Amino acid sequence: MDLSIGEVAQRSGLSVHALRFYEREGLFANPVRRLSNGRRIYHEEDLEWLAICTRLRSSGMSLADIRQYIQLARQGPGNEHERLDLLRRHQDHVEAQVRELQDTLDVMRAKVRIYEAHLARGEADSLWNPSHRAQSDPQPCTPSPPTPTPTPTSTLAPDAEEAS
Amino acid sequence: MDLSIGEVAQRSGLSVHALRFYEREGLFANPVRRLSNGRRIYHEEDLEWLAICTRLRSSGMSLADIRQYIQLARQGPGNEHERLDLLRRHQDHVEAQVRELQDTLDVMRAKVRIYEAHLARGEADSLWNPSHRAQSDPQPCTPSPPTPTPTPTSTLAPDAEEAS
DNA sequence: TGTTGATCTAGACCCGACTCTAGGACCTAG
DNA sequence: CTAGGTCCTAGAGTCGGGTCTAGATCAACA
Repeated sequence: MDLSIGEVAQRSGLSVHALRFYEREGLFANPVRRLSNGRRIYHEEDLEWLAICTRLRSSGMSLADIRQYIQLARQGPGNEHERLDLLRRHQDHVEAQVRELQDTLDVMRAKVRIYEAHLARGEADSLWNPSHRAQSDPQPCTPSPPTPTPTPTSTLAPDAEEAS
Repeated sequence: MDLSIGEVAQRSGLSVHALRFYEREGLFANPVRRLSNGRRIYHEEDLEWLAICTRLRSSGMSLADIRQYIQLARQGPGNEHERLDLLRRHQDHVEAQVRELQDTLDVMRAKVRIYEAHLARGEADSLWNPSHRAQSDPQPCTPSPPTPTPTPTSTLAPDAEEAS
């Protein structure tokens, strides 16, 4: 039932270095015990906590905030309000992140569609394949059109979304 | 129509330092021009590109990848496939991120619910308010129950989701 | 005519989160 | 008995992404 640091590293996906580092940083739920020879011993519960921990990390919680949470938890009952606040703050944070990512995805999908449409036509199309970089040399992107005609998008930046 | 670095900083939300840094790193769509006295001048299109740029950053694209993208774009037409690939790779990346964040949110919402239920009852409840840290001193979390009865969750870690 | 205030350059510094190194201990197998 | 593998500590190094400093230039204002 006892796990060595190597086993924990394997099963958690963290490096042994990172595990020692996390311990130094006070990120373990319960203080890591040692064998008489000084070697660390871990248990299943540590793995479970590490799993949450890495979830929190990968959702952008800083080690400092994780430490704070775990310190509250270590103090035992009585501070559940604080823990809840911490969790909720991070939850809001993650929700905001998701919303922003969704927005970004919308933008990127639009851009990808433009490129795709362009390439689909482009191979047989005079407009874009002229192997030498053509007309608008110094600004391959951007709205301000070199020719003031409503050109069919320049497929880079904050550009026209209207063409097909 | 010309913008100073200070104005751009204000309007983009980036610091003047960051703007100069971005320029050094080759992240501008078109090379930043200078006034005769050496001061940088920017234009609306730079702001628009910076807006995309910060979107890409905040969705986790590295400055290196942004540089690569903008370098392709600067080369003019002919490499749309590469740009599209870059975009699509990042898109996949962001979609994966969103999925992971959603999972994390599920976990966190569950946890928050547990805390809430706990606190709602807790104030009048014998189980949790005993101001001194009670029974399970060194492990305030985790499943392995101090008492082997199916206790009503310990509100921290990868713990029972079943209680109400 | 100073004194702000914005800008410039080069380069040092910082922070978070690891990652790695050196030097040593210990265990087990051959 | 020694070679290999895992572990230990303290502390240095790395990397990304900025941030800040010093010292200089310039423009505008009172």
